Amino acid sequence: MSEETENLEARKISLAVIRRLPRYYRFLNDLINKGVYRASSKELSERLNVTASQIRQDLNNFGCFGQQGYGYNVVSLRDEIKKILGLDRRYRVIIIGAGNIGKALANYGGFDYFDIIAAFDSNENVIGTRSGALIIKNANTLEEFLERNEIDICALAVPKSEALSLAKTVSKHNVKGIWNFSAEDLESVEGVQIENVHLTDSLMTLSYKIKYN
Amino acid sequence: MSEETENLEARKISLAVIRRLPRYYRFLNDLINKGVYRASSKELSERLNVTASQIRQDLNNFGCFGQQGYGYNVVSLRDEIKKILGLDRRYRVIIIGAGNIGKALANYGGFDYFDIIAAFDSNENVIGTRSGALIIKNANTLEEFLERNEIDICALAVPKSEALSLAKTVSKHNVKGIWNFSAEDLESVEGVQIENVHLTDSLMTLSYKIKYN
DNA sequence: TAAACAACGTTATAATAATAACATAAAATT
DNA sequence: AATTTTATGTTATTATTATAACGTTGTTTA
Repeated sequence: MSEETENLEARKISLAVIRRLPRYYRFLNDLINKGVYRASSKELSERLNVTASQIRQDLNNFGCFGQQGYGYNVVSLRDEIKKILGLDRRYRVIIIGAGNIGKALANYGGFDYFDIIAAFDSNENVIGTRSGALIIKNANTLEEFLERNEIDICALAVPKSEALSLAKTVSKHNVKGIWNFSAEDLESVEGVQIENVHLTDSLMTLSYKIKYN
Repeated sequence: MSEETENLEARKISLAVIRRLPRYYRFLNDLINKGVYRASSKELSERLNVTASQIRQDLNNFGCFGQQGYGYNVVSLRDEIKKILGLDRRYRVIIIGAGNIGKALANYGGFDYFDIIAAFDSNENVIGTRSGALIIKNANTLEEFLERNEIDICALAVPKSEALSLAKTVSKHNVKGIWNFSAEDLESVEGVQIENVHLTDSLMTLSYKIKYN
């Protein structure tokens, strides 16, 4: 076991830290595109609206990526974060549910490290139609497909009532993560990591903010 | 000023609390649909995977909705949360950017209190096409439209490069909230509330979870 | 109607997260 | 080359958040 892995297991890094990393990652990519070579935690903090202290502490959870008196090399810091987030490999993704959200995901081409391999639906009117580069497959062929193809992530964009049952189904076939857009909250299905995306929740949060702020 | 409002202003309620409310709200609606009349914080906590203590504390930020020895009346608690979230009115929403996400939002009919009034894009190939019940309007008519129609919320689904400029534009026309799907982080544009939804961020978080958990 | 119970609202405590402080080491300047 | 400056990694402190404890009040049951 590497020293790094050991550290990660020793003290569990909080999800709040992890959720900031993609933002850092995006911002560092922006800097690279602008031709910026180096940046101090103070410079980063000003543009990102977080404290320099927090940036340094977040990063030091994973290693010493900076240099005293100099700051951070933007490219190498970006690459470190990329590795931490697991973006040093590609992921095979399928979409289950080819409604509005499912189709939007299928058409969207901007997921850099995530290859969308197939999409499934149970609606006869949708099966066989094209969405982006994909022909929507019949949902009753899903399990067979999962047996023949190693899939890392399922994007679940189905009605609430079907979500849990489908999550259990895919978890049986070695799927490692579920990106859940359904209105059902999924938590800790047998060995599968879950990331819930509740669009309506964020809209309700927005209406709260509008009301009181 | 009502007593309730006074309390809200006295001690600012944390966003973490607010973000749990939509989940409570959804769950209470489920219970109502199942014909459940009453529920204790303990019962709620078991299904929601949070502590009963947290539920009681969250709710007591806004008032005393329960009754000792009895628990909470599910319907009236749901209605209180609905009010807190600002869902006791309707919101007029427009979509800016009719790409994949914008179209998905336009087609989606499930936003109970949010009426999607119009959608805009600058792409000649998209302007004039139908998306759900809407004909996509030319983005160069946006400001004129905002002057003539009172819009509460803009769903921003445009490329990163256009996001900030558009946010500033709409903020000039009395828009109260921006539901931001673009890859640009928007924070505190002049008097407008922002809710950022970064789909790729949540996907990266998922890949982190897959790597380490 | 009285006793037993349930479950709230609230206060106290513990755990976690964010910020500030600082010693050290590299870089820049004179 | 010596001095000053910069900015890290880390430790200490503060602030925030979540959990637990508990007294009180209303409900249920006998």
